[in-house]
Amino acid sequence: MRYYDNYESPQGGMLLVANDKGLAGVFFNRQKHHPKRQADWKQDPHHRVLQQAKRELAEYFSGKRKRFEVALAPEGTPFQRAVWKGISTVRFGETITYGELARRAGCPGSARAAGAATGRNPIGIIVPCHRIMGANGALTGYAGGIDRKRSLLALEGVGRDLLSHTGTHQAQLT
Amino acid sequence: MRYYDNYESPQGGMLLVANDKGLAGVFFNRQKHHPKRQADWKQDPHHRVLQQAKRELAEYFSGKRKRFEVALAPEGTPFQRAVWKGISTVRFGETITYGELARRAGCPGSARAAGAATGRNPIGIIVPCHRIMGANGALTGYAGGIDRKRSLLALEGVGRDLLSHTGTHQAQLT
DNA sequence: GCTGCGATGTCCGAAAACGGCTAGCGTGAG
DNA sequence: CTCACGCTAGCCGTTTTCGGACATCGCAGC
Repeated sequence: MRYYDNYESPQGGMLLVANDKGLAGVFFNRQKHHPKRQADWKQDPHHRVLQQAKRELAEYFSGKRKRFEVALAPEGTPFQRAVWKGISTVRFGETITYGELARRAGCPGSARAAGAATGRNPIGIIVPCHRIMGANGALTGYAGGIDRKRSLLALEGVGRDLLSHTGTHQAQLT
Repeated sequence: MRYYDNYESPQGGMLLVANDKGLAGVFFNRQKHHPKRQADWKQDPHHRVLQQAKRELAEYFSGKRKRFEVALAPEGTPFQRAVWKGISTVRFGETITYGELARRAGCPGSARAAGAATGRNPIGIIVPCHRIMGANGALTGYAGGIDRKRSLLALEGVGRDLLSHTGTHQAQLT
Protein backbone atom coordinates (compact mmCIF):
# COMPACT_ATOMS: atom_id res chain seq x y z
CA MET A 1 0.00 0.00 0.00
CA ARG A 2 1.11 3.55 -0.75
CA TYR A 3 0.49 6.65 1.28
CA TYR A 4 1.04 10.25 0.25
CA ASP A 5 0.72 13.82 1.38
CA ASN A 6 1.43 17.29 0.09
CA TYR A 7 4.08 19.57 1.50
CA GLU A 8 4.58 23.25 0.91
CA SER A 9 8.29 24.07 0.74
CA PRO A 10 9.95 27.46 0.28
CA GLN A 11 10.84 26.19 -3.20
CA GLY A 12 7.27 25.25 -4.10
CA GLY A 13 4.64 22.58 -3.45
CA MET A 14 5.78 18.99 -3.17
CA LEU A 15 4.34 15.49 -3.13
CA LEU A 16 5.61 12.96 -0.60
CA VAL A 17 5.02 9.23 -1.01
CA ALA A 18 5.68 6.38 1.40
CA ASN A 19 5.28 2.63 1.35
CA ASP A 20 5.48 0.04 4.12
CA LYS A 21 9.27 0.16 4.27
CA GLY A 22 9.91 3.90 4.23
CA LEU A 23 9.93 7.01 2.10
CA ALA A 24 9.52 6.19 -1.58
CA GLY A 25 9.11 9.57 -3.25
CA VAL A 26 9.65 13.30 -2.89
CA PHE A 27 8.68 15.35 -5.94
CA PHE A 28 8.18 19.00 -6.76
CA ASN A 29 4.77 19.60 -8.31
CA ARG A 30 4.94 19.51 -12.07
CA GLN A 31 8.56 18.41 -12.09
CA LYS A 32 9.88 16.06 -14.75
CA HIS A 33 8.86 12.41 -14.28
CA HIS A 34 6.31 13.42 -11.69
CA PRO A 35 4.24 10.30 -10.95
CA LYS A 36 0.51 10.53 -11.25
CA ARG A 37 -1.42 9.69 -8.15
CA GLN A 38 -2.69 6.12 -8.38
CA ALA A 39 -6.19 5.08 -7.42
CA ASP A 40 -5.00 2.83 -4.61
CA TRP A 41 -2.89 5.48 -2.88
CA LYS A 42 -4.20 6.86 0.38
CA GLN A 43 -3.66 10.39 1.57
CA ASP A 44 -2.53 10.28 5.18
CA PRO A 45 -0.92 13.42 6.65
CA HIS A 46 -0.29 11.58 9.90
CA HIS A 47 1.62 8.65 8.40
CA ARG A 48 4.71 8.13 10.52
CA VAL A 49 7.21 8.23 7.68
CA LEU A 50 5.54 11.15 5.94
CA GLN A 51 5.46 13.17 9.14
CA GLN A 52 9.13 12.54 9.80
CA ALA A 53 10.01 13.48 6.23
CA LYS A 54 8.04 16.71 6.44
CA ARG A 55 9.72 17.62 9.70
CA GLU A 56 13.21 16.94 8.38
CA LEU A 57 12.53 18.86 5.19
CA ALA A 58 11.32 21.86 7.17
CA GLU A 59 14.46 21.75 9.26
CA TYR A 60 16.59 21.46 6.14
CA PHE A 61 15.00 24.44 4.43
CA SER A 62 15.35 26.53 7.58
CA GLY A 63 19.04 25.71 7.71
CA LYS A 64 18.89 23.59 10.85
CA ARG A 65 19.51 20.19 9.31
CA LYS A 66 22.36 18.91 7.18
CA ARG A 67 21.68 15.18 7.18
CA PHE A 68 18.46 13.26 6.72
CA GLU A 69 17.57 10.26 8.83
CA VAL A 70 14.18 9.12 7.58
CA ALA A 71 14.15 5.56 6.25
CA LEU A 72 14.26 5.38 2.45
CA ALA A 73 12.62 2.81 0.19
CA PRO A 74 13.02 3.98 -3.41
CA GLU A 75 12.02 1.59 -6.15
CA GLY A 76 14.20 1.07 -9.20
CA THR A 77 16.61 -1.22 -11.00
CA PRO A 78 19.72 -2.48 -9.18
CA PHE A 79 21.85 0.00 -11.08
CA GLN A 80 19.56 2.88 -10.25
CA ARG A 81 19.53 2.01 -6.58
CA ALA A 82 23.33 1.83 -6.59
CA VAL A 83 23.48 5.28 -8.14
CA TRP A 84 20.98 6.75 -5.69
CA LYS A 85 22.96 5.23 -2.85
CA GLY A 86 26.06 6.86 -4.29
CA ILE A 87 24.30 10.21 -4.38
CA SER A 88 23.50 9.88 -0.71
CA THR A 89 27.20 9.70 0.13
CA VAL A 90 27.63 13.32 -0.94
CA ARG A 91 27.35 15.54 2.10
CA PHE A 92 25.72 18.88 2.65
CA GLY A 93 27.55 21.61 0.79
CA GLU A 94 29.71 19.21 -1.25
CA THR A 95 29.44 18.39 -4.94
CA ILE A 96 30.79 15.62 -7.17
CA THR A 97 30.67 14.94 -10.89
CA TYR A 98 28.59 12.34 -12.72
CA GLY A 99 31.79 10.46 -13.45
CA GLU A 100 32.72 10.30 -9.79
CA LEU A 101 29.17 9.26 -9.00
CA ALA A 102 29.41 6.38 -11.46
CA ARG A 103 32.60 5.29 -9.75
CA ARG A 104 30.97 5.34 -6.33
CA ALA A 105 28.14 3.25 -7.74
CA GLY A 106 30.66 0.62 -8.74
CA CYS A 107 30.43 1.29 -12.45
CA PRO A 108 33.25 3.56 -13.54
CA GLY A 109 32.79 4.46 -17.17
CA SER A 110 29.01 4.56 -16.85
CA ALA A 111 28.93 8.29 -16.26
CA ARG A 112 26.23 8.90 -18.80
CA ALA A 113 24.02 6.11 -17.53
CA ALA A 114 24.58 7.48 -14.04
CA GLY A 115 23.28 10.80 -15.30
CA ALA A 116 20.15 9.14 -16.60
CA ALA A 117 19.65 7.36 -13.29
CA THR A 118 20.17 10.62 -11.43
CA GLY A 119 17.41 12.16 -13.48
CA ARG A 120 15.11 9.38 -12.34
CA ASN A 121 15.86 9.88 -8.65
CA PRO A 122 12.45 9.56 -7.01
CA ILE A 123 13.47 11.14 -3.70
CA GLY A 124 14.41 14.73 -4.41
CA ILE A 125 16.41 16.82 -1.93
CA ILE A 126 16.69 13.99 0.59
CA VAL A 127 18.66 11.99 -1.95
CA PRO A 128 20.63 15.08 -2.93
CA CYS A 129 20.82 14.75 -6.66
CA HIS A 130 21.24 18.52 -6.84
CA ARG A 131 24.81 18.02 -5.61
CA ILE A 132 25.88 16.31 -8.82
CA MET A 133 27.48 18.52 -11.47
CA GLY A 134 29.08 18.22 -14.86
CA ALA A 135 32.80 17.52 -14.99
CA ASN A 136 33.31 21.03 -16.34
CA GLY A 137 31.37 22.57 -13.49
CA ALA A 138 28.13 23.07 -15.36
CA LEU A 139 24.91 22.49 -13.47
CA THR A 140 23.77 20.38 -16.43
CA GLY A 141 20.25 19.56 -15.38
CA TYR A 142 17.67 19.08 -12.66
CA ALA A 143 14.27 17.48 -12.78
CA GLY A 144 12.83 20.36 -10.77
CA GLY A 145 14.46 22.98 -12.99
CA ILE A 146 17.97 24.37 -13.00
CA ASP A 147 16.91 27.37 -10.94
CA ARG A 148 15.90 25.19 -8.04
CA LYS A 149 19.20 23.35 -8.29
CA ARG A 150 21.04 26.63 -8.02
CA SER A 151 18.91 27.74 -5.09
CA LEU A 152 19.44 24.52 -3.20
CA LEU A 153 23.19 24.69 -3.67
CA ALA A 154 23.18 28.31 -2.54
CA LEU A 155 21.23 27.29 0.53
CA GLU A 156 23.99 24.81 1.25
CA GLY A 157 26.61 27.51 0.92
CA VAL A 158 28.25 26.20 -2.21
CA GLY A 159 30.63 28.97 -3.35
CA ARG A 160 29.19 31.50 -5.72
CA ASP A 161 32.17 30.98 -8.02
CA LEU A 162 30.92 27.47 -8.66
CA LEU A 163 27.34 28.49 -9.20
CA SER A 164 28.12 31.28 -11.64
CA HIS A 165 30.57 29.13 -13.50
CA THR A 166 31.07 30.47 -16.99
CA GLY A 167 32.97 27.57 -18.39
CA THR A 168 30.10 26.78 -20.69
CA HIS A 169 26.88 28.22 -21.96
CA GLN A 170 24.99 25.20 -20.75
CA ALA A 171 25.04 26.52 -17.24
CA GLN A 172 22.46 29.09 -18.23
CA LEU A 173 20.32 26.86 -20.36
CA THR A 174 17.41 24.51 -19.81
CA MET B 1 0.31 -10.10 -0.01
CA ARG B 2 0.26 -13.49 -1.76
CA TYR B 3 -0.18 -16.89 -0.19
CA TYR B 4 0.39 -20.26 -1.80
CA ASP B 5 0.32 -23.98 -1.18
CA ASN B 6 0.92 -27.19 -3.08
CA TYR B 7 -1.79 -29.67 -3.95
CA GLU B 8 -1.44 -33.22 -5.19
CA SER B 9 -4.14 -33.99 -7.73
CA PRO B 10 -4.81 -37.24 -9.59
CA GLN B 11 -3.48 -35.40 -12.65
CA GLY B 12 -0.25 -34.32 -10.99
CA GLY B 13 1.14 -31.81 -8.51
CA MET B 14 -0.30 -28.31 -8.54
CA LEU B 15 0.43 -24.87 -7.15
CA LEU B 16 -2.38 -22.79 -5.66
CA VAL B 17 -2.05 -19.04 -5.13
CA ALA B 18 -4.34 -16.63 -3.30
CA ASN B 19 -4.38 -12.92 -2.61
CA ASP B 20 -6.50 -10.82 -0.28
CA LYS B 21 -9.55 -10.98 -2.53
CA GLY B 22 -9.65 -14.67 -3.43
CA LEU B 23 -8.03 -17.38 -5.49
CA ALA B 24 -5.52 -15.96 -7.96
CA GLY B 25 -3.83 -19.00 -9.44
CA VAL B 26 -4.09 -22.77 -10.00
CA PHE B 27 -1.24 -24.26 -12.00
CA PHE B 28 0.05 -27.72 -12.81
CA ASN B 29 3.72 -28.05 -11.93
CA ARG B 30 5.92 -27.34 -14.91
CA GLN B 31 2.98 -26.25 -17.07
CA LYS B 32 3.34 -23.50 -19.64
CA HIS B 33 3.48 -19.97 -18.16
CA HIS B 34 3.98 -21.42 -14.69
CA PRO B 35 4.82 -18.46 -12.44
CA LYS B 36 7.92 -18.67 -10.34
CA ARG B 37 7.44 -18.34 -6.67
CA GLN B 38 8.21 -14.78 -5.58
CA ALA B 39 10.24 -13.92 -2.52
CA ASP B 40 7.36 -12.15 -0.82
CA TRP B 41 4.91 -15.04 -1.15
CA LYS B 42 4.07 -16.93 2.00
CA GLN B 43 3.24 -20.62 2.13
CA ASP B 44 0.13 -21.12 4.23
CA PRO B 45 -1.71 -24.45 3.94
CA HIS B 46 -4.39 -23.18 6.30
CA HIS B 47 -5.25 -20.05 4.34
CA ARG B 48 -9.03 -19.90 4.12
CA VAL B 49 -9.24 -19.52 0.34
CA LEU B 50 -6.55 -22.11 -0.34
CA GLN B 51 -8.25 -24.63 1.90
CA GLN B 52 -11.58 -24.13 0.20
CA ALA B 53 -9.97 -24.46 -3.21
CA LYS B 54 -8.24 -27.69 -2.25
CA ARG B 55 -11.47 -29.12 -0.89
CA GLU B 56 -13.45 -28.23 -4.01
CA LEU B 57 -10.74 -29.59 -6.29
CA ALA B 58 -10.71 -32.88 -4.39
CA GLU B 59 -14.46 -33.12 -4.74
CA TYR B 60 -14.21 -32.31 -8.45
CA PHE B 61 -11.62 -34.96 -9.15
CA SER B 62 -13.61 -37.56 -7.21
CA GLY B 63 -16.67 -36.77 -9.32
CA LYS B 64 -18.70 -35.21 -6.52
CA ARG B 65 -18.59 -31.59 -7.66
CA LYS B 66 -19.64 -29.96 -10.90
CA ARG B 67 -19.49 -26.28 -10.00
CA PHE B 68 -16.89 -24.32 -8.09
CA GLU B 69 -17.80 -21.72 -5.52
CA VAL B 70 -14.50 -20.39 -4.20
CA ALA B 71 -14.03 -16.65 -4.75
CA LEU B 72 -11.80 -15.84 -7.71
CA ALA B 73 -9.38 -12.94 -8.09
CA PRO B 74 -7.35 -13.48 -11.25
CA GLU B 75 -5.11 -10.66 -12.41
CA GLY B 76 -5.02 -9.61 -16.05
CA THR B 77 -6.04 -7.04 -18.64
CA PRO B 78 -9.72 -6.10 -19.03
CA PHE B 79 -9.95 -8.22 -22.16
CA GLN B 80 -8.36 -11.20 -20.47
CA ARG B 81 -10.70 -10.98 -17.50
CA ALA B 82 -13.67 -10.79 -19.87
CA VAL B 83 -12.47 -13.94 -21.61
CA TRP B 84 -11.87 -15.79 -18.36
CA LYS B 85 -15.31 -14.79 -17.20
CA GLY B 86 -16.68 -16.15 -20.46
CA ILE B 87 -14.90 -19.43 -19.88
CA SER B 88 -16.58 -19.72 -16.49
CA THR B 89 -20.00 -19.68 -18.14
CA VAL B 90 -19.32 -23.08 -19.70
CA ARG B 91 -20.74 -25.77 -17.47
CA PHE B 92 -19.45 -29.17 -16.47
CA GLY B 93 -19.47 -31.54 -19.42
CA GLU B 94 -20.16 -28.83 -22.01
CA THR B 95 -17.74 -27.41 -24.56
CA ILE B 96 -17.69 -24.31 -26.76
CA THR B 97 -15.38 -23.01 -29.48
CA TYR B 98 -12.89 -20.16 -29.26
CA GLY B 99 -15.13 -18.15 -31.56
CA GLU B 100 -18.15 -18.61 -29.30
CA LEU B 101 -15.94 -17.72 -26.34
CA ALA B 102 -14.90 -14.47 -28.01
CA ARG B 103 -18.57 -13.67 -28.57
CA ARG B 104 -19.38 -14.29 -24.91
CA ALA B 105 -16.53 -12.00 -23.95
CA GLY B 106 -18.14 -9.24 -25.98
CA CYS B 107 -15.57 -9.26 -28.75
CA PRO B 108 -16.86 -11.31 -31.67
CA GLY B 109 -14.17 -11.56 -34.28
CA SER B 110 -11.44 -11.74 -31.69
CA ALA B 111 -11.37 -15.50 -31.66
CA ARG B 112 -7.64 -15.68 -31.98
CA ALA B 113 -7.02 -13.15 -29.25
CA ALA B 114 -9.46 -15.13 -27.12
CA GLY B 115 -7.30 -18.18 -27.72
CA ALA B 116 -4.23 -16.33 -26.53
CA ALA B 117 -6.08 -15.14 -23.45
CA THR B 118 -7.30 -18.66 -22.79
CA GLY B 119 -3.70 -19.84 -22.83
CA ARG B 120 -2.92 -17.27 -20.15
CA ASN B 121 -5.73 -18.39 -17.86
CA PRO B 122 -4.12 -18.38 -14.41
CA ILE B 123 -6.78 -20.49 -12.72
CA GLY B 124 -6.70 -23.91 -14.32
CA ILE B 125 -9.57 -26.39 -13.93
CA ILE B 126 -11.64 -24.00 -11.79
CA VAL B 127 -11.83 -21.60 -14.71
CA PRO B 128 -12.45 -24.49 -17.10
CA CYS B 129 -10.32 -23.54 -20.06
CA HIS B 130 -10.15 -27.23 -20.94
CA ARG B 131 -13.75 -26.93 -22.14
CA ILE B 132 -12.77 -24.71 -25.06
CA MET B 133 -12.17 -26.46 -28.38
CA GLY B 134 -11.38 -25.60 -31.97
CA ALA B 135 -14.31 -24.92 -34.28
CA ASN B 136 -13.48 -28.13 -36.12
CA GLY B 137 -13.55 -30.13 -32.91
CA ALA B 138 -9.78 -30.30 -32.42
CA LEU B 139 -8.48 -30.07 -28.85
CA THR B 140 -6.01 -27.46 -30.14
CA GLY B 141 -3.97 -26.84 -27.03
CA TYR B 142 -3.70 -26.82 -23.27
CA ALA B 143 -1.13 -25.21 -21.04
CA GLY B 144 -0.96 -28.37 -18.94
CA GLY B 145 -0.60 -30.59 -22.01
CA ILE B 146 -3.19 -31.99 -24.40
CA ASP B 147 -3.29 -35.27 -22.54
CA ARG B 148 -4.53 -33.60 -19.41
CA LYS B 149 -7.16 -31.74 -21.42
CA ARG B 150 -8.40 -35.03 -22.80
CA SER B 151 -8.43 -36.63 -19.34
CA LEU B 152 -10.36 -33.77 -17.81
CA LEU B 153 -12.98 -33.85 -20.54
CA ALA B 154 -13.28 -37.62 -20.13
CA LEU B 155 -13.77 -37.13 -16.40
CA GLU B 156 -16.62 -34.78 -17.25
CA GLY B 157 -18.18 -37.40 -19.49
CA VAL B 158 -17.67 -35.60 -22.76
CA GLY B 159 -18.52 -38.15 -25.46
CA ARG B 160 -15.67 -40.23 -26.76
CA ASP B 161 -16.65 -39.29 -30.30
CA LEU B 162 -15.72 -35.71 -29.54
CA LEU B 163 -12.45 -36.64 -27.92
CA SER B 164 -11.30 -38.85 -30.76
CA HIS B 165 -12.53 -36.44 -33.35
CA THR B 166 -11.10 -37.23 -36.76
CA GLY B 167 -12.35 -34.22 -38.69
CA THR B 168 -8.84 -32.91 -39.03
CA HIS B 169 -5.27 -33.94 -38.57
CA GLN B 170 -4.75 -31.29 -35.94
CA ALA B 171 -6.60 -33.36 -33.40
CA GLN B 172 -3.65 -35.69 -33.10
CA LEU B 173 -0.95 -33.06 -33.19
CA THR B 174 0.86 -30.89 -30.69
C1' DG C 1 -11.93 -30.03 -49.70
C1' DC C 2 -7.97 -27.27 -49.50
C1' DT C 3 -5.35 -22.84 -49.51
C1' DG C 4 -4.74 -18.23 -48.37
C1' DC C 5 -5.94 -14.18 -46.07
C1' DG C 6 -7.52 -10.71 -42.69
C1' DA C 7 -8.96 -9.40 -38.04
C1' DT C 8 -7.54 -9.41 -32.94
C1' DG C 9 -5.22 -8.47 -27.83
C1' DT C 10 -1.17 -9.64 -25.45
C1' DC C 11 3.47 -10.97 -24.64
C1' DC C 12 8.31 -11.31 -25.66
C1' DG C 13 12.66 -10.54 -27.67
C1' DA C 14 15.56 -7.59 -30.37
C1' DA C 15 16.91 -3.25 -31.87
C1' DA C 16 17.04 1.56 -31.79
C1' DA C 17 16.61 5.92 -29.47
C1' DC C 18 17.45 8.61 -25.63
C1' DG C 19 19.40 10.95 -21.96
C1' DG C 20 21.17 15.65 -16.12
C1' DC C 21 28.43 12.53 -19.60
C1' DT C 22 33.35 13.04 -20.81
C1' DA C 23 37.89 13.05 -22.64
C1' DG C 24 40.31 14.48 -26.53
C1' DC C 25 41.31 17.58 -30.23
C1' DG C 26 41.39 21.52 -33.08
C1' DT C 27 40.93 26.34 -33.31
C1' DG C 28 41.20 31.12 -32.37
C1' DA C 29 42.00 34.91 -29.25
C1' DG C 30 45.20 36.93 -25.95
C1' DC D 1 52.71 29.74 -26.32
C1' DT D 2 48.46 29.20 -23.46
C1' DC D 3 44.17 28.66 -22.44
C1' DA D 4 39.27 28.55 -23.06
C1' DC D 5 35.77 26.84 -25.75
C1' DG D 6 33.29 24.15 -28.96
C1' DC D 7 32.82 20.07 -31.52
C1' DT D 8 32.91 15.09 -31.87
C1' DA D 9 32.95 10.51 -30.98
C1' DG D 10 32.48 6.93 -27.68
C1' DC D 11 30.27 5.56 -23.45
C1' DC D 12 26.11 2.80 -21.05
C1' DG D 13 21.54 1.53 -18.60
C1' DT D 14 16.77 2.38 -19.50
C1' DT D 15 12.83 3.23 -22.25
C1' DT D 16 10.40 2.98 -26.31
C1' DT D 17 9.28 0.88 -30.55
C1' DC D 18 8.51 -2.70 -33.55
C1' DG D 19 7.79 -7.24 -35.47
C1' DG D 20 6.30 -11.82 -34.75
C1' DA D 21 3.98 -15.43 -32.60
C1' DC D 22 0.19 -17.29 -30.38
C1' DA D 23 -4.55 -22.85 -27.76
C1' DT D 24 -8.78 -19.03 -34.10
C1' DC D 25 -12.24 -18.66 -37.60
C1' DG D 26 -14.95 -17.57 -41.56
C1' DC D 27 -14.87 -16.49 -46.20
C1' DA D 28 -13.31 -16.40 -51.05
C1' DG D 29 -11.31 -18.70 -54.69
C1' DC D 30 -9.88 -22.74 -56.89
